[in-house]
Amino acid sequence: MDIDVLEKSRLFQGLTAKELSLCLDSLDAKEKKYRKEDLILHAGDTTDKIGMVLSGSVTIESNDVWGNRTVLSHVGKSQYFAETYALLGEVLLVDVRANEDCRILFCNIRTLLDDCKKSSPWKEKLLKNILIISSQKNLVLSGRSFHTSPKSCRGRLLSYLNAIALQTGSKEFDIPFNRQQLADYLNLERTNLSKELSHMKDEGLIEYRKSHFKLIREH
Amino acid sequence: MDIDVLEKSRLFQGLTAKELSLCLDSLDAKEKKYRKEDLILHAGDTTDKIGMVLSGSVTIESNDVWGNRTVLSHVGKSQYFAETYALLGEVLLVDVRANEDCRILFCNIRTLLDDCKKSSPWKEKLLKNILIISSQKNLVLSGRSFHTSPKSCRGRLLSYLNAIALQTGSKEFDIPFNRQQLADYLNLERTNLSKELSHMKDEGLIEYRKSHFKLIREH
DNA sequence: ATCAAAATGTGGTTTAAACAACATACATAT
DNA sequence: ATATGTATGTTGTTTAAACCACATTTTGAT
Repeated sequence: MDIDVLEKSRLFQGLTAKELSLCLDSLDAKEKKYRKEDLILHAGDTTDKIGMVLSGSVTIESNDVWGNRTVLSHVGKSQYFAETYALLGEVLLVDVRANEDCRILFCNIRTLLDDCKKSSPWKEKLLKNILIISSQKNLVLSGRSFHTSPKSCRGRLLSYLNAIALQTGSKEFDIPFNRQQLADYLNLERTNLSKELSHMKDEGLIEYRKSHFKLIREH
Repeated sequence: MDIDVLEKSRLFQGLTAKELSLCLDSLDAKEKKYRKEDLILHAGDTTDKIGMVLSGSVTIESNDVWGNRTVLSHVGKSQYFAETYALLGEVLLVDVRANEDCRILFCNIRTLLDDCKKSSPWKEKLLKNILIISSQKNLVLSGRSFHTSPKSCRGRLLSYLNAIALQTGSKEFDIPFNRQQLADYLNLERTNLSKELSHMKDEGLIEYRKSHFKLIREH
């Protein structure tokens, strides 16, 4: 197994080599190989295991009752999937499929939440690491949910730009998206986004050039 | 302080009375009182403390640079706010305001993630509890993000209904919303939702009456 | 059973987003 | 400097959601 990769991963970081070994053993860590297009996890199932992509990549898909398929996200090397489902034992709402030939490390993290007399240093470290992973995902999700709640193009832009201003602590900043990416992030169509941005510029709400923005608070 | 409430709360549950006492001490737990309309936390600040509502309620609001206010959610008795921001030390993107006179318990949970030689039983239990809280929120958020991603009314309905079918393991189920609530959840307008549901019924995709639905997979 | 109130559904109009086709600006390689 | 490709912006058309007014159904109280 790719011990060096694991030591640097967000899941296992901070563990000594010895702790890592104990931990992998205790979590019943198993590596599995998949061929491109293989179904790795199936919607409707439950799982106790977090999946970590050791090589290759997987896609998270939704396939509904009426036969519509939507690709929701890609998970690449040293990233995770199914961590929330595994912890809570909830039914998977998505399929996980091999996007290319890949190797996946499965670790049973559900047992981490069990009552257990003896505590160990690796356990506490691992709990912290998972908590950080979960919280970060939370932040990303709530941000997006927040910015896509307004129904109008302008509302979403205002929400997003305002958040970045708060995060950077400045009314002037660069955003990490180009127009297409921003449109995708806000669930908008690119040309409408451009349209709305120029209107907002015309009205003196903002100034921008490429990905550099300046918010103008009138008084 | 309301020890009996705390013992039953999701944050502290499973801790013995003695552990709880140690824990509150170690987390520097402090109760504060607020008057209706008081600003409790301010967007742009950072905090190390999770807030637990002991009595009354608070609102989570967004107030942007241009003066628009949006109420995002209510947090009632024995519910939490700011837990993710506190853990990660991230800048708050929202204001928290007293919706009525209230008492809030603040606990410094950021220190939980610090490296620390000595581990204690309460610490591990607390980490588990917070991880569960965080994961559950994650599940809620990712579900909503998922169902509001499609741009069309029908797309959102299909996504939502399909998810419930997976969760319940059946093509026939009751949903926990009335029409208005479902519309709010999916970021749609109620009458459009009704319209779309009837169309879907006409096309033989679904059957429903009130909050009872049946999905029909054609073949 | 009758009435009032709430929830749900329907039709028509308005509005704004999606879409399409194209123009302009910008970056890069030759 | 020119050509090529990519990112961004503009204009016009189509489409569907929001909105409004009201009809129908359901619920619950008397």
